[in-house]
Amino acid sequence: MAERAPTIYDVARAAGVAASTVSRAFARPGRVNYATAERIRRVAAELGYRAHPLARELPSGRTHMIGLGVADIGNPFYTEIIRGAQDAATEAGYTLMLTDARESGTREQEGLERALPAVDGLVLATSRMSDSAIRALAKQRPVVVLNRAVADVPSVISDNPDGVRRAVAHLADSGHRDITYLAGPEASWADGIRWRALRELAPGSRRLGPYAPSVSGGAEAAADLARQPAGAVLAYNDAMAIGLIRRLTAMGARVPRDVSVVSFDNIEAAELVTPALTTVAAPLRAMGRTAVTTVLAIADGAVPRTTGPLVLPSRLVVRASTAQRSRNRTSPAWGTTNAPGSSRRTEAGSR
Amino acid sequence: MAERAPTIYDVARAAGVAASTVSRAFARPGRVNYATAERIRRVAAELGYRAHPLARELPSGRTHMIGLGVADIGNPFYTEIIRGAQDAATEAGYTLMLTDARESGTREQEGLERALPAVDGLVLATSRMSDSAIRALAKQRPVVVLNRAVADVPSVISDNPDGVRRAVAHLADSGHRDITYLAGPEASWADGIRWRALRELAPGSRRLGPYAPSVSGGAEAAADLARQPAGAVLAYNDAMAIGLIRRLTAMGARVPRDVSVVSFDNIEAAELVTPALTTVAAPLRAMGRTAVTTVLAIADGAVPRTTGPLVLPSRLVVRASTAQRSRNRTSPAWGTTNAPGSSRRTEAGSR
DNA sequence: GGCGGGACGGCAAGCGGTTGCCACATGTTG
DNA sequence: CAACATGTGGCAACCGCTTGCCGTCCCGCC
Repeated sequence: MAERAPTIYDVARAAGVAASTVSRAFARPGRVNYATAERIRRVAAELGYRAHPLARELPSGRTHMIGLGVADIGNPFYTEIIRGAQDAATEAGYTLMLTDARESGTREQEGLERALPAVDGLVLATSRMSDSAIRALAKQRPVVVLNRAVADVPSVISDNPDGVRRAVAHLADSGHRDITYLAGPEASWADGIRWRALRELAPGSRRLGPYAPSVSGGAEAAADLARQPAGAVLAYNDAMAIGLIRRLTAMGARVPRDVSVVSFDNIEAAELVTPALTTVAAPLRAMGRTAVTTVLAIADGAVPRTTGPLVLPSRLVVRASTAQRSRNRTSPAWGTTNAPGSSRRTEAGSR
Repeated sequence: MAERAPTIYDVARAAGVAASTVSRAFARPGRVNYATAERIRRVAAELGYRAHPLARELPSGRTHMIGLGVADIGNPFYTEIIRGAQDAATEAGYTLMLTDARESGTREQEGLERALPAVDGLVLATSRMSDSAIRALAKQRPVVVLNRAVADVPSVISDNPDGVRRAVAHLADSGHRDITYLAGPEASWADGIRWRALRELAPGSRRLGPYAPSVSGGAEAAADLARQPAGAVLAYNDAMAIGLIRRLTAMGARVPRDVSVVSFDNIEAAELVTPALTTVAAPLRAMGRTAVTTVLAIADGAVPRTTGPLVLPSRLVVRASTAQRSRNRTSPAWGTTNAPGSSRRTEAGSR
């Protein structure tokens, strides 16, 4: 294994030039006579020379890596963000370094601090860390937060209030006025924003939770919902909506006939479950990409915009989990009985 | 930003010792007088000193990073592998560097070659690269392949033949003898193994495909299947099974009453769709973990076992996509009509 | 009292690149 | 023909940390 890779010195000796010339032949085209450079390149190729990235980066201090912290790799919400971020990083000649927090604030902080000195910048996607902890990181390296606004730290978010507005409008079209919000993690910035927007747009709304932002969290919510039935639910994310609907269905409620459900994120499974979810889709890919380009720009000396977060538009994907409000909502059949409900065929979602 | 981080020299000056002493105070406890070390640690903490990882690694030649190449981060199949790998890496004090190939062999090779000089070892999960290309990589760095056997390269795989055996046995229990295999990517090693195992265990089996290992690939397969109906299907992976079932249902077939479907991987969505999938589950987490520990062992000088791949057991998770063979299979109602079929309630899966 | 040896700290040589500065050769200009 | 600009290559000093080797000091023992 690893015969010790050839270095510029090996190449230099073989080509009969100085090491610095070899270095320049690669790093500074034009600085070196074309014929010489060509010869060096040939010799280097023969020797199978590749610049040692660590060594290259030591003098410049730049590692050409940017860190991306996510709360949970398994959460499909992040996959598009990761893709977008990776695209942008690759295009800029950077490598992405993923840090998985596994939904734990301390693990997140630990992992990030470990990665910090090795990266030129950091993108924090849905961080569970405190604002001040994030600011502390931002003092050491360029940081961009995603899906969250932190004072004095540049951030990229989707238009949550607008998403809520679309959801509310869609539900209102179907006759739903009072909406029950199923809250996600308290540490989630998006959670707060969404609830605030909802309360403003639909003052009759109420809030349940918080629940874990997962299928089981949604199932838990179903139990609470049974005690205080509702015709329309806005769930913190798709996973919760899925859990909610499953449990509700098991309890005998029919979705969407008895309860309309709208959630957030538009993960892949949203289209696969029955009924397919009506959900607010954030421009995940674009957000990941934007976050990385922003971090890179700051690392290159750009002055971060201080005029608040960069807001990208979201859209509502209407599928089968929402429907016209049923007439007789006075005494819901579910929550008391246990009869199996019917389910509804999946319909194709938008794009 | 980044006031230039303090170095050992800064710490050394502040503590009134030589830089080498600072270095040893951290790296070689005991080598330095306890009181001195304590003082150095205190001063370092005050200054906010953190060892620059690049600089630390240059002399030793070890980067303390290990690369993990996956075909597609978005594929839920990899998330458990990633978790297992990350666990093992973190425990050993290593950082994981993910490389996403996006299902493209050339992109994979490119990304891997870029990462290669920066890592101490490489884990290739379901690589689409050729055996010889992998062997070439393995000559430069410790490499372990996952879900695939490559001669002369250590590998970790799940027991595919045993998985197929369990699937076949389960289907046989329900009266299914002839099984249609829905093939995945031709470059997939697992695909070949599975088909071979199936043909051996159930000689009456037939093979359709190859299809893309995705929901849409499964939908495509449904069209072919309609032309040559079958009572039992073994699909290359869960995503294909989901696509297959959706399209089949849309065409009027009832799953599992008309067609039983078994697939591979047991991704999260397998439990969420309707009907929930009966699927062969590989010990993904353990595989990721094992692959990393193996790579690390080799990097530490262990001699890789040459007696073939490390095989981890798989198991069958029985859910709702399989059922007793229906009696009158002579003229299937589906494939010709277009009537909507009924769907079936989801049932809890085993774990 | 002399001496061997262990504990501890410092010196300096790398690790593999990058880069400022200089030297030299050649070409250009007045 | 001198003065000077330009092109091209080499020298050597880093970047921040590790580590082999050496010197000093102190202790214990004969």
